[in-house]
Amino acid sequence: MTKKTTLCSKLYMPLKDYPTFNLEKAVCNHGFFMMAPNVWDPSTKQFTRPLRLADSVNSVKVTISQPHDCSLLLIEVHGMECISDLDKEAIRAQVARMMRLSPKDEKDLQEFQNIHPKFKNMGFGRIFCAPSFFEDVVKSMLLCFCSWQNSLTMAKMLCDLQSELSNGLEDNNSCTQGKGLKRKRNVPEYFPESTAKIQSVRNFPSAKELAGIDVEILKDHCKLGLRAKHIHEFAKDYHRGRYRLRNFEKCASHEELYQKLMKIKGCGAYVSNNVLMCLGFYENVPIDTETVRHLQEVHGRKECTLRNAKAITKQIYGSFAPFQCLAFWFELTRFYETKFGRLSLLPSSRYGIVTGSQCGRKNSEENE
DNA sequence: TTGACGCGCATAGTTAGGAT
DNA sequence: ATCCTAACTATGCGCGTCAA
Repeated sequence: MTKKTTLCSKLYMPLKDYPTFNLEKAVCNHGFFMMAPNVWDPSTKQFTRPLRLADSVNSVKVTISQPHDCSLLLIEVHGMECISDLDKEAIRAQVARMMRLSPKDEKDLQEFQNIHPKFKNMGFGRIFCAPSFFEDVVKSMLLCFCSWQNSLTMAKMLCDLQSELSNGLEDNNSCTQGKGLKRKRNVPEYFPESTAKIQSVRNFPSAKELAGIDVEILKDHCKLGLRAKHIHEFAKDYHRGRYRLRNFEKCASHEELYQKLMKIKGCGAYVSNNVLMCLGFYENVPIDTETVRHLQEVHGRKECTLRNAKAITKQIYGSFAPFQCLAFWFELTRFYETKFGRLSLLPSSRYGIVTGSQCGRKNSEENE
């Protein structure tokens, strides 16, 4: 039994093509790293979360660390004694996506850091994102209509739901509450020898998993409110293959991509621009009340509102083109860190407080 | 005085439809 | 084609009421 819990395989990712890569900086620069199922350990500087295997059905928990010589990333895959080459490839691809380890990302990083020495000195330029396009879109949708704390809670509940789905909801009366959960348990069809030993882990749900359940369950179980309908529709379309990333990447420009994203229900300007940032297109700054607050507070643009924020961001960040978004995010991250300390050292219990609006509220109270 | 409760308002981003 | 605005809906907060 003890042998089962200590099962662990090790993978390595060479970093010779990414000489300035720093795991702590690559992860702790965007609120998404605080969202379940991501776990950052400030004491060990290790990042842990489940990733999908090549079958896209089963998940394994992995812990990523960067040994002191910095020349590679160590990926520890828990609960697996041996891993097929396809699974290794799938895991590495997801890690590369999250950490921005691609020739295109590296080229962007260097161009961005050449704009101003401060970006290079701070090691800033890689925006952490999800291991899949689907998770990026859904998490961006979770940012709407609610507080940051609520977004964190919804992500956590989606992961709880995924855990129950992977354990077979049809057997779980506590969560069905008579609502007729009909989802069939996924039966692994690939690599039976490698998946046989996989223990259930609590991952972010896949499009297939969300498409297979009733929207009301999604709404009630995860407290998604009106987002449930949009996320469910997106999951169904995604599962049908409507949003294959290859199709998106064929777009000639970020503007074309933006128009495609805007056609997704529940995906407005803010969500679309946030997703574009995750996809490595940095020209449009996502504008929400937090952006407005930042422009008012940090840039002294008191006249800034949601209506004129787009024009103001063009004035302020235009000179950073095509990396306006990175420049904005750099400022925002620094603002948070002056308020709350280094994000990479923040205990997870305090993640919910990381918003500028709460700073503003606190400051205004202090000023009164 | 305190706590529970309910109501109304403000807030948030997206959507849809009308105006320019 | 673009801009503007009301409606939508979940959530949080403030306030008033009532009972203990």
